[in-house]
Amino acid sequence: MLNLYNTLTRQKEPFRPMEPGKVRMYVCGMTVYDYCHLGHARVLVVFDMVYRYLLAQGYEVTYVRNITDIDDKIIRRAAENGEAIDALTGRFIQAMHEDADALGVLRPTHEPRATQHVHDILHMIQRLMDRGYAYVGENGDVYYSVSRFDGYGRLSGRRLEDLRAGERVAPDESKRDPLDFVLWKAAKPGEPAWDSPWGPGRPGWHIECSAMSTHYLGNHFDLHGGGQDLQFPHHENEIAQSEAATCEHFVNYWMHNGFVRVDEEKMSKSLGNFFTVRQVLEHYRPEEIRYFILGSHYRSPLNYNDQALEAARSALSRLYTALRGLEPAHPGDAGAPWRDRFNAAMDDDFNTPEALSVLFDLAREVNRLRQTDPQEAAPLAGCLKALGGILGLLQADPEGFFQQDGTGDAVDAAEIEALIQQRLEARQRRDFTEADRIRDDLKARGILLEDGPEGTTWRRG
RNA sequence: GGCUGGGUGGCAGAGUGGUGAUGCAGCGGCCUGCAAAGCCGUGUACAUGGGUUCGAUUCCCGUCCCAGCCUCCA
Repeated sequence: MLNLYNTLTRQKEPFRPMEPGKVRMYVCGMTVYDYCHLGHARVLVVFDMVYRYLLAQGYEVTYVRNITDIDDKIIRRAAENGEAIDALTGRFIQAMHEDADALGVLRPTHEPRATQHVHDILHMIQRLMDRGYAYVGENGDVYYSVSRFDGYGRLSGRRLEDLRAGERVAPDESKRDPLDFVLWKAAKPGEPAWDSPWGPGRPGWHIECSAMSTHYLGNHFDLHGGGQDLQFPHHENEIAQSEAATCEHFVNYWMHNGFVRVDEEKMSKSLGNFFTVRQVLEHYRPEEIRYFILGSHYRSPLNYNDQALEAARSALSRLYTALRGLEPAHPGDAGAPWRDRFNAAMDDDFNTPEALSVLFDLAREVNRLRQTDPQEAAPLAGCLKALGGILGLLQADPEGFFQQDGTGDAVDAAEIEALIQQRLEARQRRDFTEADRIRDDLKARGILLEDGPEGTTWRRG
């Protein structure tokens, strides 16, 4: 049985979906005005892992991950670029899809965009107005009145008075309470706008997630995820909006993934210490990034540096090495002990590091058996590949993985094969000086030769 | 200032009230023409001071240190 840490209760709880066999989950996606950085990659990969595991457990999952395609930063960036807003967002949505695809992230069931749901947003704001939770400020913006909502602060463990005492709450004349947040932003001249009962404007950020999650998943659903920094205020505000508008409990389980760090510091745009996915992909294979992300527990901080990515590369190489030269067979019962351990680890709040350690134990067993009994090794290799697949790993052809050009500096495969042949001939006439020269030359070019029982194989190292 | 998390062996990173993580690196051995890969073996690790306990890295309290949220942020 799956247990997961629920931010709402600050403890691990057994996961019981509202409808047996079906899970409805919503994850806050990105605001598309720039390329994905590793922080975004972590959200994508972590919740993809959750999605895959739920699917593997036999659940029918409706997975919604939104795209914020209208907000201040987008408007500003478009203006800076002299680019139309939809051109800008279209460009970065495509880039995000490319990055997500590269990282092996499955497409969610629905990927709604805020601009396509303005109708739902207006409808929800109207309900909040009707129920007295919203008001129009002096500047024409529509605000949510935080003090009207009893449970405000529950998710993030704060009390209103503590928040008001915080030194960083900026007073705003048009708000009744500095903690109130905007539902509808009145348009300034030249800004994109939609008509509304409160004048032309655009949605505030928080309301879109309430409106879209409700639209696709109903008023009350199972699982809501996102980065830790969304816990407050974004998710707190979502709860306030949705529960005030629908009079129903909003979400049963809240999950938040930890940050990616650089030099023990949060990776963020404002600090300028971020690495985009495509920057990292210039030096590392996508699967190495995915392994790097899953090598830490999703709630822990994840420190980014080259050594960490190198370590991911080594670890992944070991797993693929175990798969090498074997035709993965249907595991049957042979893999049961490892499958059980794997599932136990995943059931414990998605403990991917522990689950990976099971994969290494399994890889050792495969390596041990392949020498003595390849018949038995094949089903275990099948198990290894299948369990890896639940994490979105190990699905490539092993030789392809070792030989693919992950790090630039292409050496022609045909040339390598020719040199291997030359070396083989040298070895046959016991000219080891020549044989070693060929091997050393290739090594200098990043190609490692390995003599096995079935001949010489090569890989990029 | 308020509120959250966390400090594990050379590094990364799980976990546990009393033998095992796992990966990388190291050391010894097997295999190999030599390597590589693989296999076998190999580590007085749990910030610090108290307390609870037959026994604590694991529970409780204090201290120090780190990160995060309280403003846009994944």
